[in-house]
Amino acid sequence: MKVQPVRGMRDFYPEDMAFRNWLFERWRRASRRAGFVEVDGPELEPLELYTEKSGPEIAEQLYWLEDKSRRRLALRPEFTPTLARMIAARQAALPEPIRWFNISRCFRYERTQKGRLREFFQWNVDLVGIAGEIADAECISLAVDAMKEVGLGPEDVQVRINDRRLLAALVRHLGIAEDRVPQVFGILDKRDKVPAEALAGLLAEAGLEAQQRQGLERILAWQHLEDIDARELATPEVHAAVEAIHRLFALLADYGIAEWCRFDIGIVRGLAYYTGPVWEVHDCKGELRAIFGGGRYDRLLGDTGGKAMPACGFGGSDVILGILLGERGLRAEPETSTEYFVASASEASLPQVLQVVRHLRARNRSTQFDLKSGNLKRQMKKAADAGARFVVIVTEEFARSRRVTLRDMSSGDQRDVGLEELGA
RNA sequence: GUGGGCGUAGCUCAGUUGGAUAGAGCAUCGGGUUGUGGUCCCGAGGGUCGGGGGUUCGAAUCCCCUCGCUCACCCCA
Repeated sequence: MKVQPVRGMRDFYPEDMAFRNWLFERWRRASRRAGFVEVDGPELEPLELYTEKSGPEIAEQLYWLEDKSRRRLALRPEFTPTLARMIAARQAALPEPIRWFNISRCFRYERTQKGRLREFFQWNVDLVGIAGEIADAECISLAVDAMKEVGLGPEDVQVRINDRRLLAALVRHLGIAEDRVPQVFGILDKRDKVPAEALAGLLAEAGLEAQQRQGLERILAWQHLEDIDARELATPEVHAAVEAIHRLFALLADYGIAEWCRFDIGIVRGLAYYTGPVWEVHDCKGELRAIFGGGRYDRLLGDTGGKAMPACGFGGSDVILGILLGERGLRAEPETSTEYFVASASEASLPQVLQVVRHLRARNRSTQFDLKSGNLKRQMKKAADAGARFVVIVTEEFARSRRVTLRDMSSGDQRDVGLEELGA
């Protein structure tokens, strides 16, 4: 019987696993370099953890199931609610600021397509307890560091930064009704994704007054912070939001990553819990969906039953980054292979081979030998296929002399060595 | 949820207007006379042509249904 794998779930063959480990290692390295510590939680959470705050319609996109006691459980779609729960449970004892990162296996019940599977790994970074822009800058700096770590530069990827407070202020400045806001945000979000005509069409359909539409057109044309119109700046609320963005960019310059970052009024992000700066890392060609995304969510922890605490962070999945790195030929080399391959020159010397193997393994050397006991030629080929750096050839001499032949596979040089020298 | 594309060996694909035991390259395994790898040569295994039904003397090929994959839209924490 041939059993089909579950849609959107992933098999990791050795080469896939090699890439996954390579990537995770770099995420961990960058996180720790910035002083973040790793945490994790369960992959299964009560369904309500996700539906209570976001409404029941979110269940459409959740991978959920009923257990034997008819409890409704969700495979986690993201880590942040778990994080909020964990922080709330230990709040009094946690030293602030809390700097946690996590690499979680997440699930979403979605229609699969390029860069979107039902199972993925998400790197999640959160910095809790700091209200100032310095915390946002710290997170963005870490995201940039991770990009460097995997071999990408500012010509490959860019951090596009906006602020929810600016968006909110602009909406109020234009006098746009509350019920139009989702539509307006949708148009802003489409700015770089659809052609200008289509954007104009969307604007026309949005049911806005002429003045509001003109204002929005002007805003959509902003490319830099300096482009922000004096008419908008005259509003104190807008002015304050812009000042905050300036402060953030000044810090990013101090972090030495100004060339990686730019203002983008089109960054909205869907998640309702963002309250301040929001940002996404995109490939410069704009071919792929966001690689990382994050922002400030100062109300989430209080809303989740804990003490209200300022917080910001970001997340990003292995899928998009994997596609990008694959396209740029930046995929990982295979797992570091076997160091030593112990070969026997004569058929009957398995006990001697095992003696050498045990010796090397006891010295923590990655060692293998031919389990199918072929001739020496075959063993040499196996050793080469396994990527062994050295082949140890055991002859009948070994029983008497305790000496073996050590062959360096890259140079082809051979020499006789005593067993004690091996693997030292 | 809507729409497009595609299903032939583990992978990438050929397969002529429907015609005989369905092919190639790569990969895998074995061999090239019992002591040295990455090259080369020879050979083998592996496919109910996604599945079911229909048309036909005859279907990988034509028709219908179905399953799966994929891409875009929607959504996107």
